[in-house]
Amino acid sequence: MVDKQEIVEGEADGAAEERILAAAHAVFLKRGTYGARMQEIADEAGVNKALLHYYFRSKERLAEAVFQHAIGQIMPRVFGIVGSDLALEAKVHAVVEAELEFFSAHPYLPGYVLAEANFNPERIQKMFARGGAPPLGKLQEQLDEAAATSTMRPMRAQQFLVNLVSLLVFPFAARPLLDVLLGTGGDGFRDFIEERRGYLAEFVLRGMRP
Amino acid sequence: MVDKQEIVEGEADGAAEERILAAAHAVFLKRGTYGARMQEIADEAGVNKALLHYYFRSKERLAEAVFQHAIGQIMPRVFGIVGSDLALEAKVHAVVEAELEFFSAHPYLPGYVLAEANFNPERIQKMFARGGAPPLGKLQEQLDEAAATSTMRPMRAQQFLVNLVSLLVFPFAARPLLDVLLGTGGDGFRDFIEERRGYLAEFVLRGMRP
DNA sequence: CCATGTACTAACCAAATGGTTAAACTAAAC
DNA sequence: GTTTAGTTTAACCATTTGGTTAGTACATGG
Repeated sequence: MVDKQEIVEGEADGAAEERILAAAHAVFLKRGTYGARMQEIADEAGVNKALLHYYFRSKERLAEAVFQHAIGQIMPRVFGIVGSDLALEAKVHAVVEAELEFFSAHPYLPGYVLAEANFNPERIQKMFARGGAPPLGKLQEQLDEAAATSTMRPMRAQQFLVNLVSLLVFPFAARPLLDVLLGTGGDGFRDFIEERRGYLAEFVLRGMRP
Repeated sequence: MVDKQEIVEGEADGAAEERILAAAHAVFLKRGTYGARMQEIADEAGVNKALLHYYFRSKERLAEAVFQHAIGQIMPRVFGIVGSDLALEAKVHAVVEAELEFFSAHPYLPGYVLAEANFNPERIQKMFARGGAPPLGKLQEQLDEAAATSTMRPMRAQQFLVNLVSLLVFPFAARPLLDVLLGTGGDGFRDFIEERRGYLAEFVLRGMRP
Protein backbone atom coordinates (compact mmCIF):
# COMPACT_ATOMS: atom_id res chain seq x y z
CA MET A 1 0.00 0.00 0.00
CA VAL A 2 1.47 3.30 -1.08
CA ASP A 3 0.93 5.95 1.53
CA LYS A 4 -0.42 8.86 -0.47
CA GLN A 5 1.59 9.31 -3.62
CA GLU A 6 1.25 10.15 -7.26
CA ILE A 7 -1.70 8.80 -9.15
CA VAL A 8 -2.44 9.37 -12.77
CA GLU A 9 -6.14 9.83 -13.27
CA GLY A 10 -7.14 9.42 -9.67
CA GLU A 11 -4.88 12.22 -8.50
CA ALA A 12 -4.36 11.18 -4.86
CA ASP A 13 -6.02 10.18 -1.66
CA GLY A 14 -9.29 12.06 -1.25
CA ALA A 15 -7.96 14.95 -3.29
CA ALA A 16 -10.84 15.04 -5.76
CA GLU A 17 -13.45 15.06 -3.04
CA GLU A 18 -11.65 17.83 -1.22
CA ARG A 19 -11.23 19.85 -4.37
CA ILE A 20 -14.94 19.51 -5.03
CA LEU A 21 -15.79 20.69 -1.56
CA ALA A 22 -13.44 23.64 -1.87
CA ALA A 23 -14.85 24.53 -5.27
CA ALA A 24 -18.40 24.20 -3.98
CA HIS A 25 -17.50 26.42 -1.06
CA ALA A 26 -16.19 29.10 -3.41
CA VAL A 27 -19.12 28.95 -5.80
CA PHE A 28 -21.86 28.72 -3.18
CA LEU A 29 -20.42 31.65 -1.26
CA LYS A 30 -20.22 33.76 -4.37
CA ARG A 31 -23.55 32.93 -5.98
CA GLY A 32 -25.65 31.54 -3.18
CA THR A 33 -27.10 28.07 -3.11
CA TYR A 34 -29.79 28.69 -5.71
CA GLY A 35 -27.57 30.77 -7.95
CA ALA A 36 -24.78 28.19 -7.90
CA ARG A 37 -24.51 25.75 -10.80
CA MET A 38 -23.22 22.24 -10.44
CA GLN A 39 -21.36 22.62 -13.72
CA GLU A 40 -19.53 25.69 -12.46
CA ILE A 41 -18.47 23.83 -9.36
CA ALA A 42 -17.24 20.93 -11.47
CA ASP A 43 -15.26 23.29 -13.69
CA GLU A 44 -13.77 25.07 -10.70
CA ALA A 45 -12.73 21.71 -9.27
CA GLY A 46 -11.39 20.54 -12.62
CA VAL A 47 -13.62 17.52 -12.51
CA ASN A 48 -16.52 15.92 -14.36
CA LYS A 49 -19.93 16.95 -13.15
CA ALA A 50 -20.94 13.38 -12.50
CA LEU A 51 -18.25 13.16 -9.87
CA LEU A 52 -20.04 15.68 -7.74
CA HIS A 53 -22.97 13.28 -7.54
CA TYR A 54 -20.62 10.40 -6.93
CA TYR A 55 -19.30 11.96 -3.72
CA PHE A 56 -22.30 14.04 -2.71
CA ARG A 57 -25.55 12.53 -3.89
CA SER A 58 -27.26 15.78 -4.77
CA LYS A 59 -26.88 19.52 -4.88
CA GLU A 60 -28.84 19.71 -1.65
CA ARG A 61 -26.39 17.41 0.13
CA LEU A 62 -23.44 19.31 -1.23
CA ALA A 63 -25.01 22.54 -0.05
CA GLU A 64 -25.44 21.07 3.40
CA ALA A 65 -21.82 20.02 3.55
CA VAL A 66 -20.67 23.47 2.51
CA PHE A 67 -22.94 25.24 4.97
CA GLN A 68 -21.91 23.06 7.85
CA HIS A 69 -18.26 23.54 6.95
CA ALA A 70 -18.76 27.29 6.79
CA ILE A 71 -20.33 27.74 10.19
CA GLY A 72 -18.16 25.06 11.70
CA GLN A 73 -15.16 27.28 11.16
CA ILE A 74 -16.30 30.21 13.29
CA MET A 75 -19.18 29.30 15.58
CA PRO A 76 -17.23 26.88 17.77
CA ARG A 77 -14.49 29.44 18.29
CA VAL A 78 -16.92 32.08 19.46
CA PHE A 79 -18.88 29.64 21.58
CA GLY A 80 -15.64 28.49 23.12
CA ILE A 81 -14.75 32.00 24.16
CA VAL A 82 -18.22 32.82 25.41
CA GLY A 83 -18.37 29.68 27.51
CA SER A 84 -14.82 29.95 28.83
CA ASP A 85 -13.60 31.08 32.23
CA LEU A 86 -12.27 34.36 30.89
CA ALA A 87 -13.41 37.52 32.61
CA LEU A 88 -16.26 39.38 30.93
CA GLU A 89 -14.03 42.11 29.56
CA ALA A 90 -11.55 39.59 28.23
CA LYS A 91 -14.33 37.65 26.53
CA VAL A 92 -15.49 40.72 24.69
CA HIS A 93 -11.99 41.51 23.50
CA ALA A 94 -11.41 37.91 22.50
CA VAL A 95 -14.63 37.67 20.48
CA VAL A 96 -13.86 40.93 18.71
CA GLU A 97 -10.41 39.70 17.78
CA ALA A 98 -11.56 36.26 16.73
CA GLU A 99 -14.40 37.40 14.52
CA LEU A 100 -12.69 40.35 12.88
CA GLU A 101 -9.67 38.25 12.09
CA PHE A 102 -11.75 35.40 10.74
CA PHE A 103 -14.13 37.46 8.67
CA SER A 104 -11.31 39.52 7.25
CA ALA A 105 -9.98 36.25 5.88
CA HIS A 106 -13.44 35.07 4.77
CA PRO A 107 -15.36 38.21 3.88
CA TYR A 108 -18.07 36.48 1.85
CA LEU A 109 -19.02 34.11 4.61
CA PRO A 110 -21.39 36.25 6.66
CA GLY A 111 -23.49 37.22 3.68
CA TYR A 112 -23.70 33.63 2.55
CA VAL A 113 -24.67 32.28 5.94
CA LEU A 114 -27.35 34.88 6.49
CA ALA A 115 -28.79 34.40 3.02
CA GLU A 116 -28.81 30.67 3.46
CA ALA A 117 -30.47 30.97 6.84
CA ASN A 118 -33.16 33.18 5.38
CA PHE A 119 -33.92 31.25 2.22
CA ASN A 120 -33.47 27.83 3.72
CA PRO A 121 -34.55 28.04 7.35
CA GLU A 122 -35.47 24.35 7.41
CA ARG A 123 -31.83 23.44 7.04
CA ILE A 124 -30.92 25.54 10.06
CA GLN A 125 -33.59 23.95 12.17
CA LYS A 126 -32.50 20.53 11.05
CA MET A 127 -28.81 21.14 11.69
CA PHE A 128 -29.12 22.72 15.10
CA ALA A 129 -32.01 20.55 16.15
CA ARG A 130 -29.98 19.15 18.99
CA GLY A 131 -27.23 20.93 20.86
CA GLY A 132 -26.30 23.92 18.80
CA ALA A 133 -27.10 26.60 21.33
CA PRO A 134 -24.32 28.86 22.62
CA PRO A 135 -23.21 28.28 26.22
CA LEU A 136 -24.72 31.36 27.82
CA GLY A 137 -24.78 30.13 31.40
CA LYS A 138 -21.37 31.39 32.43
CA LEU A 139 -21.83 34.65 30.58
CA GLN A 140 -25.14 35.28 32.30
CA GLU A 141 -23.53 34.65 35.67
CA GLN A 142 -20.86 37.21 34.91
CA LEU A 143 -23.43 39.74 33.78
CA ASP A 144 -25.51 39.15 36.89
CA GLU A 145 -22.45 39.48 39.08
CA ALA A 146 -21.48 42.76 37.45
CA ALA A 147 -25.03 44.02 37.77
CA ALA A 148 -25.16 43.04 41.46
CA THR A 149 -22.05 45.08 42.18
CA SER A 150 -23.38 47.94 40.06
CA THR A 151 -20.42 47.62 37.75
CA MET A 152 -22.71 47.16 34.80
CA ARG A 153 -26.36 47.53 33.99
CA PRO A 154 -28.34 44.31 34.07
CA MET A 155 -28.73 42.61 30.72
CA ARG A 156 -29.67 39.21 29.44
CA ALA A 157 -26.80 37.26 27.98
CA GLN A 158 -28.71 36.79 24.74
CA GLN A 159 -29.01 40.52 24.23
CA PHE A 160 -25.40 41.05 25.15
CA LEU A 161 -24.14 38.46 22.71
CA VAL A 162 -26.38 39.62 19.89
CA ASN A 163 -25.17 43.18 20.35
CA LEU A 164 -21.57 42.11 20.16
CA VAL A 165 -22.06 39.87 17.17
CA SER A 166 -24.22 42.41 15.36
CA LEU A 167 -21.46 44.98 15.47
CA LEU A 168 -18.95 42.45 14.21
CA VAL A 169 -20.88 40.60 11.54
CA PHE A 170 -23.11 43.21 9.98
CA PRO A 171 -20.42 45.27 8.26
CA PHE A 172 -19.21 42.18 6.42
CA ALA A 173 -22.69 41.00 5.52
CA ALA A 174 -23.53 44.46 4.23
CA ARG A 175 -20.18 45.10 2.63
CA PRO A 176 -21.43 45.58 -0.94
CA LEU A 177 -23.84 48.20 0.38
CA LEU A 178 -21.26 49.94 2.52
CA ASP A 179 -18.76 49.96 -0.31
CA VAL A 180 -21.07 52.04 -2.44
CA LEU A 181 -22.91 54.02 0.24
CA LEU A 182 -19.87 54.96 2.30
CA GLY A 183 -17.37 54.76 -0.50
CA THR A 184 -15.33 52.06 1.19
CA GLY A 185 -14.03 50.29 -1.88
CA GLY A 186 -11.16 47.81 -1.68
CA ASP A 187 -8.67 49.05 0.90
CA GLY A 188 -11.21 51.47 2.28
CA PHE A 189 -13.16 48.63 3.74
CA ARG A 190 -10.13 47.03 5.31
CA ASP A 191 -9.27 50.33 6.95
CA PHE A 192 -12.84 50.67 8.08
CA ILE A 193 -12.67 47.30 9.80
CA GLU A 194 -9.27 47.99 11.33
CA GLU A 195 -10.67 51.14 12.85
CA ARG A 196 -13.42 49.11 14.45
CA ARG A 197 -10.98 46.59 15.83
CA GLY A 198 -9.50 49.38 17.89
CA TYR A 199 -12.60 50.52 19.72
CA LEU A 200 -15.49 48.03 19.42
CA ALA A 201 -14.78 46.03 22.57
CA GLU A 202 -14.59 49.14 24.76
CA PHE A 203 -17.61 50.58 22.99
CA VAL A 204 -19.70 47.58 23.95
CA LEU A 205 -18.44 47.52 27.53
CA ARG A 206 -19.00 51.24 27.93
CA GLY A 207 -22.54 50.75 26.73
CA MET A 208 -23.07 48.53 29.76
CA ARG A 209 -21.96 51.09 32.31
CA PRO A 210 -24.58 52.15 34.82
CA MET B 1 -61.13 59.16 -22.52
CA VAL B 2 -62.48 57.64 -19.35
CA ASP B 3 -60.47 58.70 -16.39
CA LYS B 4 -59.65 55.33 -14.89
CA GLN B 5 -62.73 53.19 -14.39
CA GLU B 6 -63.97 49.63 -14.33
CA ILE B 7 -62.70 47.15 -16.87
CA VAL B 8 -64.00 43.63 -17.31
CA GLU B 9 -61.07 41.38 -17.97
CA GLY B 10 -58.63 44.10 -17.16
CA GLU B 11 -59.82 44.29 -13.57
CA ALA B 12 -59.17 47.99 -13.03
CA ASP B 13 -56.67 50.72 -13.45
CA GLY B 14 -53.19 49.34 -12.93
CA ALA B 15 -54.43 46.72 -10.51
CA ALA B 16 -52.84 43.77 -12.29
CA GLU B 17 -49.46 45.44 -12.44
CA GLU B 18 -49.62 46.30 -8.78
CA ARG B 19 -50.69 42.81 -7.85
CA ILE B 20 -47.76 41.44 -9.81
CA LEU B 21 -45.35 43.74 -8.02
CA ALA B 22 -46.79 42.79 -4.66
CA ALA B 23 -46.61 39.09 -5.51
CA ALA B 24 -43.06 39.47 -6.77
CA HIS B 25 -42.17 41.27 -3.58
CA ALA B 26 -43.54 38.43 -1.51
CA VAL B 27 -41.91 35.67 -3.52
CA PHE B 28 -38.53 37.35 -3.96
CA LEU B 29 -38.31 38.12 -0.27
CA LYS B 30 -39.14 34.58 0.66
CA ARG B 31 -37.04 32.70 -1.86
CA GLY B 32 -34.45 35.18 -2.99
CA THR B 33 -34.03 36.36 -6.55
CA TYR B 34 -32.48 33.15 -7.86
CA GLY B 35 -34.79 30.90 -5.91
CA ALA B 36 -37.90 32.74 -7.04
CA ARG B 37 -39.87 31.33 -9.98
CA MET B 38 -41.80 33.49 -12.39
CA GLN B 39 -44.61 30.94 -12.35
CA GLU B 40 -44.96 31.18 -8.60
CA ILE B 41 -45.19 34.95 -8.82
CA ALA B 42 -47.84 34.67 -11.52
CA ASP B 43 -49.84 32.23 -9.42
CA GLU B 44 -49.56 34.43 -6.35
CA ALA B 45 -50.78 37.36 -8.40
CA GLY B 46 -53.56 35.29 -9.97
CA VAL B 47 -52.31 36.15 -13.41
CA ASN B 48 -50.86 34.52 -16.50
CA LYS B 49 -47.13 34.24 -16.52
CA ALA B 50 -46.88 36.09 -19.81
CA LEU B 51 -48.32 39.13 -18.12
CA LEU B 52 -45.24 39.45 -15.96
CA HIS B 53 -43.20 39.89 -19.11
CA TYR B 54 -45.81 42.25 -20.49
CA TYR B 55 -45.33 44.71 -17.65
CA PHE B 56 -41.73 43.95 -16.70
CA ARG B 57 -39.69 42.72 -19.63
CA SER B 58 -37.67 40.13 -17.76
CA LYS B 59 -37.09 38.55 -14.40
CA GLU B 60 -34.07 40.77 -14.00
CA ARG B 61 -36.15 43.92 -14.48
CA LEU B 62 -38.79 42.67 -12.11
CA ALA B 63 -36.12 41.92 -9.55
CA GLU B 64 -34.77 45.43 -9.92
CA ALA B 65 -38.21 46.92 -9.38
CA VAL B 66 -38.74 44.84 -6.27
CA PHE B 67 -35.33 45.64 -4.85
CA GLN B 68 -35.68 49.35 -5.44
CA HIS B 69 -39.13 49.29 -3.90
CA ALA B 70 -37.80 47.42 -0.89
CA ILE B 71 -34.97 49.78 -0.03
CA GLY B 72 -37.01 52.79 -1.06
CA GLN B 73 -39.30 52.12 1.87
CA ILE B 74 -36.73 52.43 4.63
CA MET B 75 -33.53 54.07 3.45
CA PRO B 76 -35.02 57.51 2.79
CA ARG B 77 -36.59 57.56 6.24
CA VAL B 78 -33.31 56.83 7.96
CA PHE B 79 -31.37 59.20 5.76
CA GLY B 80 -33.96 61.85 6.49
CA ILE B 81 -33.45 61.48 10.21
CA VAL B 82 -29.68 61.34 9.98
CA GLY B 83 -29.53 64.46 7.86
CA SER B 84 -32.12 66.38 9.87
CA ASP B 85 -31.60 69.18 12.39
CA LEU B 86 -32.45 66.96 15.33
CA ALA B 87 -29.98 66.79 18.17
CA LEU B 88 -27.64 63.82 18.15
CA GLU B 89 -29.46 62.02 20.95
CA ALA B 90 -32.81 62.57 19.29
CA LYS B 91 -31.47 61.21 16.02
CA VAL B 92 -30.39 58.00 17.65
CA HIS B 93 -33.74 57.53 19.31
CA ALA B 94 -35.56 58.35 16.08
CA VAL B 95 -33.55 55.89 14.01
CA VAL B 96 -34.08 53.15 16.58
CA GLU B 97 -37.81 53.75 16.56
CA ALA B 98 -38.07 54.02 12.80
CA GLU B 99 -36.10 50.87 12.00
CA LEU B 100 -37.51 48.65 14.70
CA GLU B 101 -41.03 49.64 13.78
CA PHE B 102 -40.43 49.16 10.08
CA PHE B 103 -38.59 45.87 10.30
CA SER B 104 -41.11 44.48 12.74
CA ALA B 105 -43.66 45.02 9.99
CA HIS B 106 -41.32 43.68 7.28
CA PRO B 107 -39.14 41.09 8.98
CA TYR B 108 -37.97 39.37 5.80
CA LEU B 109 -36.66 42.55 4.24
CA PRO B 110 -33.22 42.80 5.82
CA GLY B 111 -32.27 39.25 4.91
CA TYR B 112 -33.44 39.75 1.37
CA VAL B 113 -31.61 43.03 0.88
CA LEU B 114 -28.35 41.71 2.28
CA ALA B 115 -28.55 38.54 0.21
CA GLU B 116 -29.31 40.52 -2.89
CA ALA B 117 -26.44 42.90 -2.20
CA ASN B 118 -24.06 40.00 -1.79
CA PHE B 119 -25.10 37.88 -4.75
CA ASN B 120 -25.80 40.77 -7.07
CA PRO B 121 -23.39 43.57 -6.17
CA GLU B 122 -23.50 44.95 -9.70
CA ARG B 123 -27.12 45.95 -9.19
CA ILE B 124 -26.21 47.90 -6.07
CA GLN B 125 -23.44 49.74 -7.83
CA LYS B 126 -25.72 50.50 -10.72
CA MET B 127 -28.58 51.75 -8.56
CA PHE B 128 -26.57 53.93 -6.23
CA ALA B 129 -24.16 55.04 -8.89
CA ARG B 130 -25.18 58.65 -8.41
CA GLY B 131 -26.50 60.21 -5.23
CA GLY B 132 -27.34 57.36 -2.94
CA ALA B 133 -24.97 58.21 -0.13
CA PRO B 134 -26.35 59.05 3.30
CA PRO B 135 -26.09 62.71 4.37
CA LEU B 136 -23.36 62.41 6.96
CA GLY B 137 -22.24 66.04 7.00
CA LYS B 138 -24.53 67.23 9.74
CA LEU B 139 -24.02 64.11 11.80
CA GLN B 140 -20.27 64.50 11.62
CA GLU B 141 -20.55 68.11 12.75
CA GLN B 142 -22.55 67.03 15.77
CA LEU B 143 -20.07 64.31 16.61
CA ASP B 144 -17.17 66.74 16.26
CA GLU B 145 -18.96 69.27 18.44
CA ALA B 146 -19.61 66.69 21.14
CA ALA B 147 -16.02 65.55 20.96
CA ALA B 148 -14.75 69.13 21.22
CA THR B 149 -16.72 69.65 24.42
CA SER B 150 -15.62 66.25 25.72
CA THR B 151 -19.22 65.14 25.85
CA MET B 152 -18.41 62.19 23.65
CA ARG B 153 -15.42 60.41 22.31
CA PRO B 154 -14.47 61.35 18.77
CA MET B 155 -15.82 59.09 16.08
CA ARG B 156 -16.34 59.17 12.36
CA ALA B 157 -19.97 59.48 11.33
CA GLN B 158 -19.63 56.38 9.18
CA GLN B 159 -18.62 54.27 12.12
CA PHE B 160 -21.32 55.75 14.27
CA LEU B 161 -24.05 55.07 11.74
CA VAL B 162 -22.85 51.56 10.99
CA ASN B 163 -22.83 50.75 14.69
CA LEU B 164 -26.37 51.95 15.09
CA VAL B 165 -27.66 50.20 12.01
CA SER B 166 -25.80 46.99 12.81
CA LEU B 167 -27.55 46.68 16.15
CA LEU B 168 -30.91 47.31 14.52
CA VAL B 169 -30.70 45.30 11.33
CA PHE B 170 -28.66 42.26 12.24
CA PRO B 171 -31.19 40.57 14.52
CA PHE B 172 -33.74 40.62 11.72
CA ALA B 173 -31.31 39.46 9.08
CA ALA B 174 -30.18 36.64 11.35
CA ARG B 175 -33.62 35.83 12.67
CA PRO B 176 -33.75 32.21 11.51
CA LEU B 177 -30.44 31.62 13.26
CA LEU B 178 -31.46 33.39 16.44
CA ASP B 179 -34.76 31.56 16.53
CA VAL B 180 -33.01 28.25 16.76
CA LEU B 181 -29.84 29.26 18.61
CA LEU B 182 -31.50 31.41 21.25
CA GLY B 183 -34.85 29.69 21.17
CA THR B 184 -36.71 32.84 20.15
CA GLY B 185 -39.51 31.27 18.14
CA GLY B 186 -42.57 33.24 17.12
CA ASP B 187 -43.49 35.57 19.99
CA GLY B 188 -40.10 35.10 21.57
CA PHE B 189 -38.51 37.08 18.79
CA ARG B 190 -41.00 39.90 19.07
CA ASP B 191 -40.29 40.13 22.79
CA PHE B 192 -36.59 40.04 22.07
CA ILE B 193 -36.94 43.03 19.75
CA GLU B 194 -39.19 44.92 22.13
CA GLU B 195 -36.56 44.53 24.82
CA ARG B 196 -34.02 46.08 22.47
CA ARG B 197 -36.30 48.97 21.68
CA GLY B 198 -36.10 49.95 25.32
CA TYR B 199 -32.35 50.25 25.69
CA LEU B 200 -30.54 50.32 22.34
CA ALA B 201 -30.47 54.08 21.87
CA GLU B 202 -29.01 54.69 25.31
CA PHE B 203 -26.63 51.78 24.86
CA VAL B 204 -25.16 53.37 21.74
CA LEU B 205 -24.94 56.81 23.30
CA ARG B 206 -23.32 55.42 26.44
CA GLY B 207 -20.77 53.71 24.27
CA MET B 208 -19.68 57.13 23.10
CA ARG B 209 -19.06 58.54 26.54
CA PRO B 210 -15.49 59.62 27.25
C1' DC C 1 -70.35 49.59 -36.39
C1' DC C 2 -65.92 49.27 -37.35
C1' DA C 3 -61.08 50.29 -36.39
C1' DT C 4 -57.80 50.66 -32.72
C1' DG C 5 -54.98 50.15 -28.87
C1' DT C 6 -54.58 47.98 -24.40
C1' DA C 7 -54.89 44.14 -21.33
C1' DC C 8 -54.64 39.37 -20.98
C1' DT C 9 -54.07 34.29 -21.91
C1' DA C 10 -53.20 29.41 -23.77
C1' DA C 11 -49.89 27.10 -26.00
C1' DC C 12 -45.47 26.73 -27.23
C1' DC C 13 -40.14 26.85 -27.38
C1' DA C 14 -35.20 26.70 -26.72
C1' DA C 15 -31.93 26.58 -23.34
C1' DA C 16 -30.32 25.35 -19.04
C1' DT C 17 -30.09 22.34 -15.15
C1' DG C 18 -29.78 18.55 -11.87
C1' DG C 19 -29.26 14.01 -12.27
C1' DT C 20 -28.28 9.14 -14.38
C1' DT C 21 -25.93 5.48 -16.89
C1' DA C 22 -22.78 2.64 -18.96
C1' DA C 23 -18.37 2.23 -19.82
C1' DA C 24 -13.32 3.15 -19.18
C1' DC C 25 -9.34 3.57 -16.46
C1' DT C 26 -6.40 2.59 -12.27
C1' DA C 27 -4.26 0.42 -8.53
C1' DA C 28 -4.07 -3.25 -5.66
C1' DA C 29 -5.22 -8.35 -4.42
C1' DC C 30 -4.97 -12.91 -5.69
C1' DG D 1 -2.37 -12.27 -15.74
C1' DT D 2 -6.77 -11.97 -14.14
C1' DT D 3 -10.01 -10.30 -11.03
C1' DT D 4 -11.90 -6.88 -8.09
C1' DA D 5 -13.26 -2.63 -6.29
C1' DG D 6 -12.97 2.20 -6.28
C1' DT D 7 -12.65 6.53 -9.49
C1' DT D 8 -13.67 9.21 -13.28
C1' DT D 9 -15.78 10.50 -17.52
C1' DA D 10 -18.61 11.18 -21.99
C1' DA D 11 -23.00 10.99 -23.37
C1' DC D 12 -27.56 11.17 -22.33
C1' DC D 13 -32.22 12.32 -20.15
C1' DA D 14 -36.34 14.39 -18.07
C1' DT D 15 -37.78 18.41 -16.20
C1' DT D 16 -37.81 23.01 -15.19
C1' DT D 17 -37.48 27.71 -16.46
C1' DG D 18 -37.49 32.22 -18.53
C1' DG D 19 -39.30 33.90 -22.38
C1' DT D 20 -42.20 34.31 -26.89
C1' DT D 21 -46.13 34.20 -30.00
C1' DA D 22 -50.40 34.36 -31.82
C1' DG D 23 -54.67 35.30 -30.78
C1' DT D 24 -58.82 36.79 -27.78
C1' DA D 25 -61.67 40.16 -25.21
C1' DC D 26 -63.05 44.61 -24.67
C1' DA D 27 -63.76 49.50 -24.02
C1' DT D 28 -63.28 53.61 -26.68
C1' DG D 29 -63.42 56.92 -30.31
C1' DG D 30 -64.33 57.94 -34.78
